[in-house]
Amino acid sequence: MNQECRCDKCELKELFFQNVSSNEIMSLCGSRIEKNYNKGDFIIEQGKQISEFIYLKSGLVKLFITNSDDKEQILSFAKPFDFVSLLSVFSQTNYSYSVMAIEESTTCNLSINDVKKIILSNGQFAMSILEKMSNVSDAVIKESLQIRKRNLRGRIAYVLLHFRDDIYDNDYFELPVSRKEIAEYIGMTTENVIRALTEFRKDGIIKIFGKAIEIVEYKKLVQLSEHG
Amino acid sequence: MNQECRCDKCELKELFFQNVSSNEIMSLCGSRIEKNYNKGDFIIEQGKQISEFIYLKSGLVKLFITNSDDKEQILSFAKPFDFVSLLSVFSQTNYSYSVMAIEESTTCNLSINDVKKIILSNGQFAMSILEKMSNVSDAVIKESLQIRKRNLRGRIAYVLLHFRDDIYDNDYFELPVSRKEIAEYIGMTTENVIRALTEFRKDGIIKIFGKAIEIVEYKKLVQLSEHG
DNA sequence: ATCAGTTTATGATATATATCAATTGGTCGT
DNA sequence: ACGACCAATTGATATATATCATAAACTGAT
Repeated sequence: MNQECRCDKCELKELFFQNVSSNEIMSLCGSRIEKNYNKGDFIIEQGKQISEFIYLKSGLVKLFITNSDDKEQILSFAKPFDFVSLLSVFSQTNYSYSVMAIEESTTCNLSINDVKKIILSNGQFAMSILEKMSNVSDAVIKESLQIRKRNLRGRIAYVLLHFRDDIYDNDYFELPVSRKEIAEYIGMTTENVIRALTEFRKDGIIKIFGKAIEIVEYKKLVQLSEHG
Repeated sequence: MNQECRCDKCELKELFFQNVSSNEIMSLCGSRIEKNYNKGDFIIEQGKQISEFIYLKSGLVKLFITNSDDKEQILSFAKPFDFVSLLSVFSQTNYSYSVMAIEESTTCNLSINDVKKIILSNGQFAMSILEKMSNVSDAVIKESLQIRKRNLRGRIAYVLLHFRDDIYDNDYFELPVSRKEIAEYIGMTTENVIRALTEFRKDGIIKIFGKAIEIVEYKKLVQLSEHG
């Protein structure tokens, strides 16, 4: 019926639109915009008005806030399935954080007002959004606590395992972020991130080829992540 | 009509039930249970099944998770108006954190299934819950970032200002938590929390009478909170 | 091809924080 | 009143992390 939502790989449709009537889908699909971003492009800029409901179709992004002194704190890395604009989209009028593509990314953007209309008229859809949002914020909060309880080496191990297990599912991967960004994520200095990586390399736990990482001793990394 | 929801001071009713029909209110009020807790009582225990939607009517609580090594990490202190069970209530079947009263507290507990039914049937109610939840998780996330970017003294200043501004609205107040709990909240050791407080006292910024704190130099505290 | 700027890297040192030890005072239960 | 346990405190010391300086490798723009 509606050409515009015939995206083969759109999990958004599969996940949430099961319970939305075709009328409602039609109205959403009419205003739907797909956008492509290159590495380094802003998807969301802190402070800007929230007018869209943004779903990450492909790629990888970082969520971060910029402090008064221009320093950045990275909250989380988000991959497809995640609603990158979900955190404050229903409570604020302006974004309190930025989202930037760290790999080539595609988003599907819906008008926030259209989404709100459907929430108001469709309880099942509202519940799905509520569950998804609850999941996303839960994950961000837990992530932050997990990082906080570790020391430098534990944090680095945790980050490497995060990329290994949750993002690339492979012992060999290209780090999509700089050492500086890892530092901004775990709340330590760039130098110490580098030192910890070097240490892991010297201990034979990982191999480093510039941005590429190979995890050699997975179990040791798990151990480091668990006990400093 | 329904005696049981005639709680004079129930902001829950005022805030959210404006848009709920009296039928729906009736059904909720029928199953509503009010509970009292003393300081130190568990309101929610990590790992237990989620069966209730819990609203804090009065008092003060702490949200925390207990790690495998029995150490606690405090996420946040919540005061009335906050939905203490809100964080994972719609995404998980079991609580991933605990909530404990740190002052005498009263909660109003509704069956989670009743609340879900209303969400399904009432879009405006769903939207209100969504907004509230978005606000709560936003606040917890921002709090965590705020703490993370400060050093010891900055964190202590931040905590004192939090109690001063957000909880007691008074330069003189009784700390509802131990030094150890402050440490668990800001992610530093108890000894260093004490040392920082002592330092502030020696510098004439605060006065300490056991658990009671008097803020003498508010501006210096703000300065410390902003620039280490 | 070159320059400027950034990223990665390493070392020396300063600083912040944790750990360990010891003391005091309070609280709880018996 | 007693002992057992915690909370708060302070000092000495160890450890972890940040800061500062330097340099090589890389990146992008002209």
